[in-house]
Amino acid sequence: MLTRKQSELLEFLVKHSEEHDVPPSYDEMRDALGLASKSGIHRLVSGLEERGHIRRLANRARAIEILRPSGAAASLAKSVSAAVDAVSLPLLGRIAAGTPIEALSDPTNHLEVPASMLRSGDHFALEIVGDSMIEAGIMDGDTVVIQRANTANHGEIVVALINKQEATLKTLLKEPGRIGLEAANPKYETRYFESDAVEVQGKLAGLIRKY
Amino acid sequence: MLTRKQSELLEFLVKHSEEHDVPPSYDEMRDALGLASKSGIHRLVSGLEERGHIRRLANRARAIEILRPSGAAASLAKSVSAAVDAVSLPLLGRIAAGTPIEALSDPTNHLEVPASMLRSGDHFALEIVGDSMIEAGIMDGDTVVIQRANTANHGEIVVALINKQEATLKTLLKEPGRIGLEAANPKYETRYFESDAVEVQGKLAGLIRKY
DNA sequence: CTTGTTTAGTTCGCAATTTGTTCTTTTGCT
DNA sequence: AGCAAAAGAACAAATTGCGAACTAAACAAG
Repeated sequence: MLTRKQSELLEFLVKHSEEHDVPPSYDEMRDALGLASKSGIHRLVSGLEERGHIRRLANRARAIEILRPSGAAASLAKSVSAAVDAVSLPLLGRIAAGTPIEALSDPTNHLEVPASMLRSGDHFALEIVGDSMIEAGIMDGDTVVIQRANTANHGEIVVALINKQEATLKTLLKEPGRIGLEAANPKYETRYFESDAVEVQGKLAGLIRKY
Repeated sequence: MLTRKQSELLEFLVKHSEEHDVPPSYDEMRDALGLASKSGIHRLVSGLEERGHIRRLANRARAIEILRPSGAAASLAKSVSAAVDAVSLPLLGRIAAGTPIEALSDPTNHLEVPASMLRSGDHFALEIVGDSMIEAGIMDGDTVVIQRANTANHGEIVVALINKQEATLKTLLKEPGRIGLEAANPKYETRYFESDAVEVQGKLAGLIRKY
């Protein structure tokens, strides 16, 4: 799946991420692979990104995230983080219709969720307050697992931030020129906003309820 | 994924949140990083926010929440909460109103559930078919975690075996001389049986849904 | 309730440095 | 020669640092 050079670079990235806090710069990668120019690094990094092994923020310094180590590098990374099949997610707060996320008093609050519930990328958990999504089977007191995301498709249930202050869990309706947020409860009307006013913070990935 | 300075600041934020209750002010961050102006802090904080490591309320004092520690900070936080015990429960089959539990073809089917969802004793998991408990927020396709039990109290949601052949998930109604099984859906009527005819197999302990 | 003060966060301009990107040229190989 | 990989150079952009002025929120006093 990878060329020799790409594999070499990926291995270095994994090693580096274990030894240092920050990803290496192109120059450091160049030195590590014994090259004299970083233009080659640029192509290798692009290749790794294309093949889905890393994720990158364009035009940002040291903004490389390893998604999928492979080969020799994989066994190394596994031993660090894969012993368990459950992940501990931060429980960021409560979310309800009409109010911002209320931070929990205890910042160390965590929730264990089965790894199979997670998708790619970053996740967090929120506790549901209120009945605005009751017809979607999301009840007061439930805990939802959210995949952090900046965008979502029409019809997905998302955590949306309205006018940078009000956060709600709603079904996203993408319409020409505007965005709708639809509750799953006839008591609440669908609200529409200008596209700019609605920021997607994440998509609903799972739900956990304890009786 | 972070630059050196960003990583340095994040590490300080994590350390600070462990030692104090409140997040640091910009001036405290400035001192911690040995800077002379706090405008730099503002940019670093923005960077951390952009990269999804913290969440922030604009124009609020000390309103920084750590979402995702990383690097050295991460290993610190991980060690606190990573002895995550998840338990693998057997997924025995599907359960629906009106039909016996249908054994799944794959007997090795298992589901990872967070240990916090379990009570004492033996547990197993079932997949829900149908809409008979929809008003209790239990939807078609959900997976429920059942605590094995022979008895249950009035009002609890149980897996009940009727006349030794039909298994359903219903709310248990204990009445003098008879037992009622009530669905959470107006479409279905509550059914009553002689006490002997209903065997409790377990109580609802949790619910897991994947989107 | 309004006013003023304090505290904390935000924005702007400037400069030095680091880093990423793009392009052309060179090298090594068949 | 023809091709691919590497080197090199030039450029654009991000990062970092500093200081000053500004805005917003919290608080106390009148």
